[in-house]
Amino acid sequence: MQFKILKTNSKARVGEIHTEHGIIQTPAFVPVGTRASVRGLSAEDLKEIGVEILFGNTYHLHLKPGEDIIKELGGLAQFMNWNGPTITDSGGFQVFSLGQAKMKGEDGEEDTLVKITEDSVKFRSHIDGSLHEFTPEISIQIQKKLGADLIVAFDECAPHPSTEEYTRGAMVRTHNWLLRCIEEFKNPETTFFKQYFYGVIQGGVYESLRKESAQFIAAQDTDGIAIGGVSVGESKKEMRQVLEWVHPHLPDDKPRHLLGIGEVDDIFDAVEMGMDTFDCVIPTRFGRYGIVFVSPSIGNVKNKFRMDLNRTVFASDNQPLDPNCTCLTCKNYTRAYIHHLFKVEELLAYRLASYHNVHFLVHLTKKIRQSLLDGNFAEFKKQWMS
RNA sequence: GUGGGCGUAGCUCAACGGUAGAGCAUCAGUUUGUGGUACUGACGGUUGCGGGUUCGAAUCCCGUCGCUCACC
Repeated sequence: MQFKILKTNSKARVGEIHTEHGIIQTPAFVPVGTRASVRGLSAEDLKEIGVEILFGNTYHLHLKPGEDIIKELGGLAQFMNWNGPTITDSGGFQVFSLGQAKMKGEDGEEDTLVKITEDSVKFRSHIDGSLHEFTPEISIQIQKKLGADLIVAFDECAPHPSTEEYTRGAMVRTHNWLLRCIEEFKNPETTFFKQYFYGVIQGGVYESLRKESAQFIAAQDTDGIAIGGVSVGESKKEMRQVLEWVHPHLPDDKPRHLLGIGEVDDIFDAVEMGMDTFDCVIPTRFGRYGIVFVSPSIGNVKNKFRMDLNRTVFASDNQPLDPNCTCLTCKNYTRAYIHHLFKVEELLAYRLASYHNVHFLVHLTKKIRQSLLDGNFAEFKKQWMS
């Protein structure tokens, strides 16, 4: 893989990831489009915003529309008229996510949707309850057909909290599965697109496990490295701790993806701790809930840079969502109008708020990147985080 | 005009003799590799008004005001 580091600042890096569909300037925020759609936004919107890479999900796309259709139609990027770089998750997180969910089985007893063994994961579709099985090989085969530029190893994300014993088991499975993923990734018979492969570090909140996992993953022949098992309910302090434990073992020349992050403070810290890309559902999920991100001086650490548009105080507020923002929503619409749209549950509410939120995090990350290039990251961070 | 029904939290209603509850709304939180949200708190009523019966009335009785329906 072509990964170029243009500049470093302590642990932080500015770089470029070159893919078949284009170049990603890192650090980069990766909006999540689980089902080949960043909810509420079109590919044209995303281009206009300045998004450089999208995140899709193997589990969801496998269920609908199915990887064969997407392969026939030219792969994920072409299918959704995005035509830019994409990354797919392995389905590993859904194993975690569905593992928390309950469904009534044939015997009427409540059961989890997931059964994990050393060889595979069996699970029921959340859509129709049908049985499915993922092995590391199947996950990679599906991802090869989906055709994202970057694909991710099938891992097990242990819930939080989990005992050290269980977390170790999940980590060992993740390691064993990685070797199988690599074999399948290299299999020319199942290769259709030019892709790059990321291994996933697990180990929960345990220092020795994180170290062991980081060393194991770093030693394998992968193009990039992802850090998983974060943003699953652990504290922010623990999440940062994990990055510190893992960092010394990461090879400098591979891009690093932090899975499931983040919020504003998380993005600053993730970049500072040497992460290159990070995906998160927050801008679109919050966009649907009526929570929009705001920059200083309205936004601050205390309010988490969030503004809840559902509040009545905005009913006649004639200002844009964020006075400092240059996005389409902020240039054209008022808080009062979007507040109203949320109150009457108009679809446009979700769209306008999601547009702003994606723009906000993408451009925050771009500004962080520029501050690293300009050598004033510390001052920029202080402007936001003080 | 005659007869009936109804007036309980901002709204829609519950409790029908033992000193009032819910949903929605409001306010404050939560949501990090997406099951189009949900969840957790808080605030909020001298039960239209006046009188009576009763140990005790939102509840029964009388009057009054307001709304509503039917009939003439």
